[in-house]
Amino acid sequence: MALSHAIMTALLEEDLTGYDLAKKFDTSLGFFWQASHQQIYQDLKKMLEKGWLQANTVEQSAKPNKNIYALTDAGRIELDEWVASATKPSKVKEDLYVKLYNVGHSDCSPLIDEIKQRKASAENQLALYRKIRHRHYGKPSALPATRKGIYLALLAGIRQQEMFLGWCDEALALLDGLD
Amino acid sequence: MALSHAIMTALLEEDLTGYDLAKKFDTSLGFFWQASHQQIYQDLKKMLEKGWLQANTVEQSAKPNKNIYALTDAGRIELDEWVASATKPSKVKEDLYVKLYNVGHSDCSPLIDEIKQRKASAENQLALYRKIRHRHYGKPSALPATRKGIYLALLAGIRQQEMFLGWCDEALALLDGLD
DNA sequence: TAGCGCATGTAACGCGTTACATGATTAC
DNA sequence: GTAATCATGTAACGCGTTACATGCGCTA
Repeated sequence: MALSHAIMTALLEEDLTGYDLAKKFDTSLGFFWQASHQQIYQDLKKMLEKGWLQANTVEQSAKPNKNIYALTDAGRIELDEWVASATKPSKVKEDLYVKLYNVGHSDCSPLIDEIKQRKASAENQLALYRKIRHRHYGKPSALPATRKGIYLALLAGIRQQEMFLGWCDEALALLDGLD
Repeated sequence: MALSHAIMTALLEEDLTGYDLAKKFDTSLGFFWQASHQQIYQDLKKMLEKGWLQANTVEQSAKPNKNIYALTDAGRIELDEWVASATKPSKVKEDLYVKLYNVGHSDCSPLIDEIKQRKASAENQLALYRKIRHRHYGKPSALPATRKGIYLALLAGIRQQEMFLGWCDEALALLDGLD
């Protein structure tokens, strides 16, 4: 299960609650691995049982108590082993490309609209990534080791979006006036 | 469930058995949507119940009987509706980028090796895509409508691999001598 | 004679999504 | 007064993976 490892990765820098983790999976780390809070809470439970994490409970009045999770030594070892092990590239599941196989059999104007929509959201995502790069990752070669990896993940996100935008334009040009 | 729709897409051009479908999901359509034979047989059963497909049984001696599946009118309608409906981009789940967040906390030489491996398989995949383009999709604008969509899917695959190869080189350059 | 291709399936399990549930505080 | 934020969970269901199972014909 790789979600566990993504959670442990998030706990490398700081201890967090389930709630904080869910937020983190909505932003930074979440650009590359998505998870809902329901999934996270379930997984945290399992990881406690396995001894990969420990929980410190903070009593709060007027709010549910917080459980702040931290990596244990066993968790660190498990995480290191995962990083060192080769994992398979994830399976591709992209509806949009499957839909393209229907061009010529179905009306394709809704498909053109969908490409336009995806293009617009790719533009937003790209703008966000570029902003982050600009703010935090000015000179890549001068970054400390702990930031270089994160920079490279960000760069992959940027390139991905740029590539997709280029493809969208080409697709729209070829499909234009086809329906 | 989008697997059903991917299967119906595969049946647009020709009627196929479960076995044939499984093979198709290992190649062409399978570049963009992967599925195992177990999944496919389960799904075919459900689709029959829904009336999206019909099965013609071909008796064979010395081999199990074949069930050849064909789209019904109800299936065509369902497929068209799916193509016309906007679906969410699929969730990103990419271990490699999560692992990058561990650079500086873990030994990163296995990670460098993994990037090299992925680079090699991206090169193979790219070579395959280019071969297909060269053989079957010479002049995109001259293609019949039914081939244009498939060409665009192929093009997305090509760009994806090219982009990834560029990223690998940049990543390897930045990580070189870091461990 | 061992392994691959053809052709079909079942069963168990784990991962992921959706819906449901609580309840106080703060900001508009 | 309405919605968002904080903070935690349960339950049902569906999708996906892995392992297991059968059995003939062909080729190396």
